[in-house]
Amino acid sequence: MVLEQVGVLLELKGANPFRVRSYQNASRTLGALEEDLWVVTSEGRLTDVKGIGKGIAGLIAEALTEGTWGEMWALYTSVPPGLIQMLAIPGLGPKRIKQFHEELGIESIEQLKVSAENGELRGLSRMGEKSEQKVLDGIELLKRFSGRRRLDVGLLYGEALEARIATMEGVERAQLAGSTRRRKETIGDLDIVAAVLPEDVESVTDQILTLPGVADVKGAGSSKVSIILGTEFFSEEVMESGLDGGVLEALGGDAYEEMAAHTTIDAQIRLVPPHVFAYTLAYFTGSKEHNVRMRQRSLDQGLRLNEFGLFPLDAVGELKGMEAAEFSLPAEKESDIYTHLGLQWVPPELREDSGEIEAAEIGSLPDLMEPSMLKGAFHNHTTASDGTATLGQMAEAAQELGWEFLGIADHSQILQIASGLSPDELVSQAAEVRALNENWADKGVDFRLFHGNECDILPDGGLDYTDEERKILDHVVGSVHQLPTWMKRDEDVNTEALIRAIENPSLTILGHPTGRILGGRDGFAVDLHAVIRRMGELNAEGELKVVEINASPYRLDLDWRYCRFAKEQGVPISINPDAHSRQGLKDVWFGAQIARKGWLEETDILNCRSGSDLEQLLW
DNA sequence: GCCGTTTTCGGCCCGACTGTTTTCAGTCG
Repeated sequence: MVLEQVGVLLELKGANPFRVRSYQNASRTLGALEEDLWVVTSEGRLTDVKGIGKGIAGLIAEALTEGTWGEMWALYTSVPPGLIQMLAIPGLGPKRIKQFHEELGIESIEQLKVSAENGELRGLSRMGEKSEQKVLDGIELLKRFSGRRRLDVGLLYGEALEARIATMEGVERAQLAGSTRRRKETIGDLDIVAAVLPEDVESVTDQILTLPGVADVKGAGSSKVSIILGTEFFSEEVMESGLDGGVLEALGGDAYEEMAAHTTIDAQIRLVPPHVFAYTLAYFTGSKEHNVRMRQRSLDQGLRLNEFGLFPLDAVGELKGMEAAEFSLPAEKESDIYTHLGLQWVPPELREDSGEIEAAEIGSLPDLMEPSMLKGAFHNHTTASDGTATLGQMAEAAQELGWEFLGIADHSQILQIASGLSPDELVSQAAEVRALNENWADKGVDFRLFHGNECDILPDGGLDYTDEERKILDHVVGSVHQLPTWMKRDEDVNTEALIRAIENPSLTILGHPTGRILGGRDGFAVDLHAVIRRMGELNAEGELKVVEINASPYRLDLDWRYCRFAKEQGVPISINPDAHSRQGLKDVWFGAQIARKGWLEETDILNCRSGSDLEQLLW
């Protein structure tokens, strides 16, 4: 979003921070806008959107109608792009970068590095040797891990660390907070909140700092410990004793091996007295935006909310922080806080200020689906294409999970690199499926295979195989694989092609809709709102068009931000592991987390339906 | 720049930590 960029540029210019935030808020709000921006603008309803006033509305209108950005263009050209890159350096913010630029003429990370190495930074006001070293460390850090880590990595480290700290001498309880608890698809660092009596803080801090695998200590105060965890954190012993079994299972061995090879992750542990634990947990679970709303709501009720409690303003007066804690309304658990504020408890996944507070106010939060409600999945591979397990082995693994069905979707013929099936192979696979199904039916086993295929969506929106060849299938998962072509093209062209694909009567499920790989590549440009809207229209006409949440932790595509829109448009979701092995089936757990984050309930998920229901639908 | 049922100005969430300072600025979450 361009407005986000404008906010960043203004920040570097040293603009009023509240003005900066206005642009960032506006960017976020419009990003979540489900209506067409052009329609809203042309009908003059832009200023009805909360957070959009005359200024920003005018800017957007100008951009859409005239194609110009007015004075903002000058802003773009006046800030060197290197300055924006410098913002990614941990520990460096807009003020420092502005200072370096104005006083030393530094315009890039490379120049900054040279200046720091030459000791030129320490001469600036409020800069010293340590700050200079911090800049160098920050640059090094940025190079080592560019950005965020996947949710599965965060959970692996986070739950293990949580378990280690929870069992320490002097710790009453400990819980993972932050974006990991909110199940964001990627996470920046780990936040753990621990309830510790004041007299035990020192010993607990020592225990944390001497944990195996603590690669570095970034800071240790009386209430907060910041560390960097290295891979040594996972000795065998820790793996066995520390990690929640469900997650370890869901993660599988491969993920662990990758992590063991090379990952570090920042972690912050907050140590607070037991009676404020719930407040601190809520606070550090975030999101920031959710917290801002919660604080605002508190103020409206004459209360002040922070990580230590919820205080009547007239009772605490000028008291700050822990000193005020004894005046706080009591909260044993998080739900008490929400109750104090007249709200339903909001599940952490929903705390993104995307309508959850309004819903909690009138008691209409969704009844979120659970991973255990899944009765199967539709997009899975076998040795017939690029999987590592046979049809029979995959079916067996699905039965072991307690599933009632398994959908097979090997690659289609055009994807030679993944051993896509020829039309003949498709026919023989169908026979194999039929034989297995008949066998289970004879034995009275409540399990069946659905014979599908992950059919390539060709660049023009056509599907692999002929219409006739596809008729043999129970379901077709349509997926884009020729990424280079789609990445190069305009959004309009891609959108048109995807719509053509979903209009094909044989397509049932749209697979990994954007092709993104988290931490790897962005997806191709596409107007998913338009695609999903069209799917909803087709469903209203009696067809079955379903969009996939690809549950591989490397993808998590459909993005959770589109889930509610799909639901509103009458488009069911299928949570698919895209499994290439028996173990891979368990990835559905991650897809379920994303579905929850997208406000989805049991009835919104196709693969929460029973095997016999789905027979009616697909056979 | 946005916002308003004590409204059109004066607020805008709030505290910890660090490193630089003799009281605070910058960054982070």
